[in-house]
Amino acid sequence: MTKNNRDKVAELAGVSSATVSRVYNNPDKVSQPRKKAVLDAAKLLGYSPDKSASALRRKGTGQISLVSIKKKKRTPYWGDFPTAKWFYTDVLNGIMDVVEDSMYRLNLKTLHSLDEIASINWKQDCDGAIFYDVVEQEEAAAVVAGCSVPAVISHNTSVFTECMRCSTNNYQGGEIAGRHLLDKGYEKPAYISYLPEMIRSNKERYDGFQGAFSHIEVPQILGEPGKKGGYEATKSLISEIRTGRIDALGVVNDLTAIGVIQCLQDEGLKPGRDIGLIAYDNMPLNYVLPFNLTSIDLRPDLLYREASCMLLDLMHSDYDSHKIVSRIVIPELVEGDSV
Amino acid sequence: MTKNNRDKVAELAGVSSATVSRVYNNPDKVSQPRKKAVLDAAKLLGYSPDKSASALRRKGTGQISLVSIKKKKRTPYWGDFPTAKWFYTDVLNGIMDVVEDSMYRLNLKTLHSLDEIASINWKQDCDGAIFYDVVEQEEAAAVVAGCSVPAVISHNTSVFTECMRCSTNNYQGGEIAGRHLLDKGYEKPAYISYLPEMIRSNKERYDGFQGAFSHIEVPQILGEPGKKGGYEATKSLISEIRTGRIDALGVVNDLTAIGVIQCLQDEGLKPGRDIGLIAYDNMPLNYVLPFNLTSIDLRPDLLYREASCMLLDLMHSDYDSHKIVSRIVIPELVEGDSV
DNA sequence: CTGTTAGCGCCTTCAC
DNA sequence: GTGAAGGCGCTAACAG
Repeated sequence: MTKNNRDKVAELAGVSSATVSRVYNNPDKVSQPRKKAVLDAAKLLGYSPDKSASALRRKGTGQISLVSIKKKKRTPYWGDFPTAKWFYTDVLNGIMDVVEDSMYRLNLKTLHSLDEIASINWKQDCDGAIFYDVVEQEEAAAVVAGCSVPAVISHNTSVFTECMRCSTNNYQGGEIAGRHLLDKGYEKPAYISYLPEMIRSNKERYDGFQGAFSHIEVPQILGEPGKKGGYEATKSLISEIRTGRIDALGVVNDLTAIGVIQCLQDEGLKPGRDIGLIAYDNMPLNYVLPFNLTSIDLRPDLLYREASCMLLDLMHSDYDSHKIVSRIVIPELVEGDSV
Repeated sequence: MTKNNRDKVAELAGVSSATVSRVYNNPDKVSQPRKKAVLDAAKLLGYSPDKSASALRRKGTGQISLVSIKKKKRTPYWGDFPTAKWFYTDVLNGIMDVVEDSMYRLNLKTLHSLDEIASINWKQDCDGAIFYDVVEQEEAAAVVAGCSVPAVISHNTSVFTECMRCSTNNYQGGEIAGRHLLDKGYEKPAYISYLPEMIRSNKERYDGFQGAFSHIEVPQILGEPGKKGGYEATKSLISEIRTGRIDALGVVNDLTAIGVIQCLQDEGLKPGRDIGLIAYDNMPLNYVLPFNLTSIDLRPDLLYREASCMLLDLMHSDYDSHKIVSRIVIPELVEGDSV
């Protein structure tokens, strides 16, 4: 039997069709035995609720939007490297996992400016939204002010108190990196970063790293964003590395680490042998490098899976009475051979 | 007025609601003046048909699936490099462009084996499907046999005659690469590749490249897939490069080019200065490299935009009477400074 | 907790 | 070429 028919399920389970519906939308309001009966019948008949009909009746769109905001101001973060593309597939997988067996569907949306948030008729497009890669206060504020459907923002959003959010924890990530170096016997690290006052996550990563080395002060070398900064920062440390006054480098992200690696290479120094090296973001660079870079993975899949769950909760509850909720996903160490 | 109400539009246009509906679904069956009246009224009222209701009534799902097949057998193609991730965002953008203003919505689906194609109840999930990154005959055949909704396969599919497909043209891409070298004054190239008998696209790329150099025979150096193969192949050519008997290298893809580049670097040879170098796929490696690699971009966005259009056509027509259609998207040269 | 009932907005015969 | 009318599968009151 292939045909989706709720009434057949109801009949087989010996309940009314409304109860079948409840099992999918308000499972808490159905007694255990009936719920089981319905679920069994549904499985037997290969039934699953029709999302279009559900959306129609509910007077919603049946859609959840994943919203990306294109922003020129991001240049300082990554240079012109399209980092977002690497994450995106993981992000989608995480979201799909949970959206797939909800009554909703995923829909992808790209905004070209923050102003668009206010001018869109959200209710017409979707019943809820996840905002991708929100970093700045300004962005969070625009969402709160302009998005008229339930929304959760992700993923560098731990400090935005005024809205629902799901974040990575850059401090912990930095700490994990530092602790890993310690575990491996490194004791005199330096940290290479940029714009910590402007880019909060960079500051947090350093703070965490420093936190792991609580007994000493970790020097932070600042340069310009990206590989050029990494190269020059490393260059300035070469003599200290050679003399053993620095035995390891923490780097704020993989992209910057590329410059670090190029410099080390130019100097004939090999990560993992001559110096410990740990970076952040776990970009798929290992194939390109002559060794495997140890890095911190912020787990975009888990992050957005969590965000999706939050959103679904939010959409299910009364939206007006939204008490702000925040969830955190802890980053993970990915071991290579550079430490 | 925000509320979508077809009857209001009908009233304003002085027609029945059925006519409004026809304007969106069978525009040919409505007379010009009335059609215009409806469209004007719709614009004025901000009306657009409700996709959920439409899908419900039509007894379809209102969904178009983008299907990715996870395949372990792909290892020879890319090693363990997650190339797919790179393309995916472009692919999605291309598809979204066209799906967005259709009556359908996009839905992402991942299969873990070819067998799944036959066991899925397609009609329950979607009204049409695009199969992502189909390369092997076996895959194409599985789609034809097992997918019960209209489907188009993409993007290395030019030779699969039994189903709807939208392909890149690897031969032309190779030719473009070769011609570019010629234009720049290179005359004695070699080509670095692997498994041309197993991986059709690799063979086609070489054939095209050779085609551009019709007056000479381009030596093809074969090795193992990926950077190791690239490294070793280049190594074997070093003396010929040094003596000027080879003045340029065509490489089957960027990933392999990484090995080539590492070897050249180890030998103190600089692409663009000591030798011409052109690769394929336009992966975002430039940031990682100390120069900009000239490469061929197969334009995944255009490719899948085309595929989407084809699918929509297919879904609109009578599916049984499907005469096979095939479309081709020509790759593009992306100039760096390695040539 | 559970069943009954009234549409949600649209597409599609079927008449005209 | 056009209008009238039924019903797609579901959810949200409401009444028990």
